[in-house]
Amino acid sequence: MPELPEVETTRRGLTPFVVGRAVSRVIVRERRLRWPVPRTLAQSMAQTTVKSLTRRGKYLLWECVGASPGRTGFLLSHLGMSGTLQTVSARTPLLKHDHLDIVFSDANIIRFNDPRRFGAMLWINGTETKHPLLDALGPEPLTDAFDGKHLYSASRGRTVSVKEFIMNGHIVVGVGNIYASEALFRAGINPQTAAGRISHLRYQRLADAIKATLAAAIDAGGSSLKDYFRADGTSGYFQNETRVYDREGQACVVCGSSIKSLRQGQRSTFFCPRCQH
DNA sequence: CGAGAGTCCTGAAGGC
DNA sequence: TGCCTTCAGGACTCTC
Repeated sequence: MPELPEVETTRRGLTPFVVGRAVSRVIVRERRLRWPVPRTLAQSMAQTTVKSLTRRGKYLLWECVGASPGRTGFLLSHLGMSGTLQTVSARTPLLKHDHLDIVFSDANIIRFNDPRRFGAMLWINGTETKHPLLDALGPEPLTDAFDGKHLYSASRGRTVSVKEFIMNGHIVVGVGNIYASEALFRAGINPQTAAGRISHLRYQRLADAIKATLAAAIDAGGSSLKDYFRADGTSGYFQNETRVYDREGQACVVCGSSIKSLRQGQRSTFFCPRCQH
């Protein structure tokens, strides 16, 4: 489920239940995630108050402040491929793959479920969000730091395909498999083109397309926010939004040509061979 | 350094 | 019905 829009939707949905609230305890049922959940995490986060919930790429940063300075730190969470964070109550039955609960003093519980266990729950001690996983990340796509000039200068000499290039979190964060295909369609760029052979002008179009695609998806996620905390949670709003993703053989919405698919870096790509060069 | 493949894991879907 | 293979919205890590 999670690409950047879904992570941002999760952040917005969780914020009223989390920010300014006191954590009474953390229950870890399964440590074997993408990396082992630190044994100290539960103790570090318990008896703190969440001061802010921010996003960096697809990571969520939970700023936790304790009564004494030594207890300050950040929960660093990632949803991986199949993770969800939802509010539940103490009466909510445990489901398979419910790996971790954050129990608040107001009795709300944030529950992490992740069948594939590619997600992460880590802890950063101290008052700064310094972590190896965050160090080399590229700019946020929805900020002014990300533009066509950035893509152009970062891509010179690179032979990797432009689709794999924009999915590289060291180039720009948060562009996942669905929105990579969607943004390239919007920009009219063939996903197989070598990153280093694309002009500055076309990268300006691509940067704009990435921003527009992600912003539209966040808006759509926002509109489904009211559904977010339902028990079944995951209704995919983006199926209605995609123009090429998972539409192999269907007619292109612009020119009517048949949408094609191919494999790039063991991931599926979808594109219109007539609109994208 | 970059490119490409391998890796973690469960579950759903499709072929036979 | 069951068994097998393939694929899934991520991204780090290793090898060359």
